[in-house]
Amino acid sequence: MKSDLERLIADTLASLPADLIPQPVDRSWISVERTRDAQHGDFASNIALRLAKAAGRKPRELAEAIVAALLPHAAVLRAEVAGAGFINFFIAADAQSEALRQALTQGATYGESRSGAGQRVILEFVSANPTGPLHVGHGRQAAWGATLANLLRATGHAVHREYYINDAGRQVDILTASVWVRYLQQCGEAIAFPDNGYRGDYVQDIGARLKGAHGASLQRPASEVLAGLPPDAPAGGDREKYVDALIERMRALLGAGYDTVLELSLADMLTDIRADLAEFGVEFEQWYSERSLSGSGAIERALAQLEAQGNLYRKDGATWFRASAFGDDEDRVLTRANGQHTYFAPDLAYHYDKRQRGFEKLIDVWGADHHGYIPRMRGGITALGEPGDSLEVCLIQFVSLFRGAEKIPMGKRDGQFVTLRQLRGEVGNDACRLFYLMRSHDQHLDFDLELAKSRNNENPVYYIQYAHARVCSVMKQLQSRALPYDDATGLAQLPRLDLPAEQAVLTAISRYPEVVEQAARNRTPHALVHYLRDLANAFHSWYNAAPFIVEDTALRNARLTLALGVQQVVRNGLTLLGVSAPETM
RNA sequence: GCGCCCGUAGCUCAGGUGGAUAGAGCACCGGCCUUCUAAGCCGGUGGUCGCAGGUUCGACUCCUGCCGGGCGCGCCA
Repeated sequence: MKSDLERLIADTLASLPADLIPQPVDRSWISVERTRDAQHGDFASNIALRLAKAAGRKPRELAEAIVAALLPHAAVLRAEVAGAGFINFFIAADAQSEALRQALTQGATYGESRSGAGQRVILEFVSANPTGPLHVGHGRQAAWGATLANLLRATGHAVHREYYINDAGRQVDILTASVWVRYLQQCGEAIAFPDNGYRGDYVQDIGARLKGAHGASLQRPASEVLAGLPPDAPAGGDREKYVDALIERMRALLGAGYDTVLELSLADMLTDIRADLAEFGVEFEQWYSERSLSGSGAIERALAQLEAQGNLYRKDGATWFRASAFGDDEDRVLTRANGQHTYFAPDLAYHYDKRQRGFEKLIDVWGADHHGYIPRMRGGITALGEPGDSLEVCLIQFVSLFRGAEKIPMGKRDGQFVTLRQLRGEVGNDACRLFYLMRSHDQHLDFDLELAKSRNNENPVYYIQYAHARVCSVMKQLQSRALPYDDATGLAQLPRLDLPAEQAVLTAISRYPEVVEQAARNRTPHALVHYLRDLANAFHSWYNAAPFIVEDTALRNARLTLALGVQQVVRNGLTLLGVSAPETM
């Protein structure tokens, strides 16, 4: 409807004399938006205000001329000038109910569009290190990324969801050493846990599984393990140096056994993460291993290309990328003096690989603390000959947990963080996903566990679900009274829906495709949550204002048709959010 | 010090590429169940949109400078 009206205005403007309107009018100047107030009609355009200066006339005068010359359109009941020079459009009732017709005939696909058709998007999200269970911050990224993927699909994009597994590098070695120390402790060895190790209980669990699978075959005397190691932090030493030395010692003592510990630890963590996300309704087309990049030579190829272009240089024994020549604040190390790659090297090769796989748009969902990493990655992609704007990074702000007014401390150092699994277990998947998605991604999120758990009217989750359940309940009631519902009659009788509350519901239903479109385009899943609340509100108001199951067969069918339309749209919207639409509550 | 994000009602937050009297939930006050689920509805109280300038016919929205909060500035990831 919006684009119909914009076209109508464009055609009308073109028909006006050039001495009134400077021709041609830039199409992007013409925009139609929903009105806030029903008194202002259904849609409004500010075109007269925008053209006033160029035309050298008063906005209202221009608006009058445009309205007078307005070409006829079946959906437009009337247009009038208001305020400073707005043109308000009143839509014919028949056109208003067209959206409801579509909602019912299209069913689960109502709201979908083709605006992103042909665009191949790879959406990388979560990609948490497999060195510990997912925490509540990852949960927000998971819910947000999954919903953005749904929105992009709904608007025609070809979306590939991917999780990048950081299964190479030092963090994995530290996990391996942590597991081994726990295992040795469980074997009875007197060995202190490294200060820089992963302290969570899950490490104990993996150590126990290691013991179960390999018995004492990986056990070494504490004296051999510790002999000659530098002091750890508690003894006045350096925790980084100590853990690195411990890893080296472990390699020396275990040989191939090192990889046994590493593989088991990694597999355990990934199994846990995959299951956690799957239970949360978050799926990926592909889990992409960082290690596979070195195996395939992709990192070396990317480095060679940068080298050939003169964008690499050596300094202090390390290999640097001239990031400062591509918009970053300073140059960045790709290969350390010890010969090992930094995190950046494989990650850049990975993003280059995404382009090589044919994706036009690379959307990354990152925690807000990684914002400083963006210029580096974009610079690297640009240097490799790919368009810098093919990379789009969505930063997700942090989550704070509250129990009522009390903030829950999240100490990362001692592994005392709340896991996503704990959160889901306490508040449930539905509340969890909706609460995660209620706020804008660039807004810090205060997540109140008490509120999310509450089964009363304070909890916004139920408000939306209740609208769906209410319609189901009405249909059941109809059945129990042995009354038929006839959709053909209902659709034919839609003009009977003339109550203000009914018009409000019709309008809300017709807005849905626009909301999906906009939420996808602006990367604002939270807009869909707010819309669904509005739709539920319009429905609940109507429900209280008029009975649906009435004697008048024509009116009854018309009302039930509208109610079923609400049910369909609520279900479609909740599905995009990954929230269930229960039939009873 | 530099960079990114945020600052809107008592609390938590919405406010299309600038547009009409700044909205919602919760909290608070007052109404509505012999009728389809009251997890609901209706009405009311509540605002210098952090502060100060600037651009504009018009600024919560754009620009500059401050103030306050969060995050980041590794040969960590």
